[in-house]
Amino acid sequence: MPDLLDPVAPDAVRETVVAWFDVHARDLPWRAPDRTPWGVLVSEVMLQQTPVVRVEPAWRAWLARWPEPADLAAASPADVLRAWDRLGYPRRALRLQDCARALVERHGGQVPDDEEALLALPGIGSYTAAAVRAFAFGRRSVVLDTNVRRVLARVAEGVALPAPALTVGERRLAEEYVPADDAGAARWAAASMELGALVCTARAPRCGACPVADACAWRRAGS
DNA sequence: CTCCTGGGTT
DNA sequence: AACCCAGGAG
Repeated sequence: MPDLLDPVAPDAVRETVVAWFDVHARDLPWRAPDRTPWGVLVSEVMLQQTPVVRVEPAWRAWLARWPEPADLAAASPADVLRAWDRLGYPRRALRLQDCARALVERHGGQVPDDEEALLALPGIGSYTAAAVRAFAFGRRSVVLDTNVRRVLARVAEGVALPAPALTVGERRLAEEYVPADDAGAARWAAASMELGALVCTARAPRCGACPVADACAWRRAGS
């Protein structure tokens, strides 16, 4: 039985958040069993600054049209831009195509599961590289987006919001929370992100619906 | 580190 | 109409 009163027990927090995720996870197409690494990569790039509701239809159309990196690599930039439609930040669409070309040239049209190789791709930074590894390949990685940062800041550090820039200590804390095994790490990544997106939101957090409210250092400090 | 992006929020 | 955001790039 996990001790939920200990705010710095990563094991207990992890298990509780993952159990919550098992019940409350949104069923998004890029999480479906038939997902592909390319589909996951595309979803992460689209999601970088566009809400889920708008990404979903665009993602379906995109993957139907360009199911493999090679398909996108061969498309005309005008078509790519048109298909990107209202997702915003059109340069990201062009970068995604650059990424597809790089996948064809360097990786035989496949998405690599190696962190270094992923990071070297256009438009893929530390967040997306880690996310693709975890969500596409089920591999262990430290996925640290603003959602996870905020959850950790509150639950573990007792502050409302994380520092403006990622600190060394923050990365180490995040590392402590990631289980040693691949599957566990991937589940924690998805679960902690989902908690940040649905419950532990930046403004108006829904602490009443939070599975780890009792263990949350921020809440215990008087929220 | 700072800058950049355009949609979302206030 | 400012200001914020979130991730990548330089």
